[in-house]
Amino acid sequence: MKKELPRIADSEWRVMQILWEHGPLTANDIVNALSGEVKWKPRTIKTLISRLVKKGAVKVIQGGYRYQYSAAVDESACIRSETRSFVQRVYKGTMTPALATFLEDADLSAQEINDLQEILDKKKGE
Amino acid sequence: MKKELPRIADSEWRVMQILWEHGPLTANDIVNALSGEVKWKPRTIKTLISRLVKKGAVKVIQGGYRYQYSAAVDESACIRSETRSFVQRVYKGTMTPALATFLEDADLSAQEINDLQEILDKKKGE
DNA sequence: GACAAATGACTACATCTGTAATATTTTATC
DNA sequence: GATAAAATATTACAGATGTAGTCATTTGTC
Repeated sequence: MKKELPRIADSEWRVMQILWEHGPLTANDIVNALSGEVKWKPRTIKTLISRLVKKGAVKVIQGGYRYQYSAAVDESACIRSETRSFVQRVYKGTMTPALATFLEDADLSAQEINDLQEILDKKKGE
Repeated sequence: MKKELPRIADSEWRVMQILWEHGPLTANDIVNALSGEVKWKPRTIKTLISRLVKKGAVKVIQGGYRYQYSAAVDESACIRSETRSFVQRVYKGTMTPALATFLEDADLSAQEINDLQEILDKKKGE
């Protein structure tokens, strides 16, 4: 029973990432976590949270004191879905040229290159 | 003198891709090229073209007969820019996890895997 | 308990997008 | 040249997004 992933807008990603990384948080925690990273007014962040709640991407926990918010959708699932639609749009769905471009552009350490090669080796085995 | 790239919306990408692939085209050529791929009414496609012209992503060529349209921005530049902002947003700017996800998700032929490995090998040499 | 401060709810508003319809201007045809 | 057909331009309109402000309510403080 996979649930439909709500569409997460660009700015909203910042909020989701905070929530995915640090469990449930109050609105203020989120504002604090984001301050320094972004230039939004606290109000703006509150609005983003509300919209995410309305979309079902974030759920509200009625803790005694103040609301706590936590992600209601799975991070990996969102990342994969977003990645798929990105590749679809920009690379017409053909992964390989996309990957080639990425790989060529990326500034990778030897270690990272090895990790990636390992992934490829594993795929070859399949 | 690198020009600012206009933001190209999702639907607009389809039009740009047609123009990048097949040189200058009339509005009708674009509509024909897209029919089958998308379900948009010709009007809709015309609108997308107009918006792209207004944004400066497409330029109009006054050929004697009818307008011809051609891309006014560089394809690779757009792809790179879009990729950068995507990786920034979804992967917080860190390429390697992005690549790992791509590689794991991608359905690659043995040949493609080899090609990618070659790219990695070459990078390792740098 | 009264009042200020913090929190959350509701409202705002311009721009962008998706998705076209209608109106006007060219061009082709008779 | 009048008219139809085709192309282009103008207008529409709802929902999403970026970016908040204001109003109402809850809570902490004295």
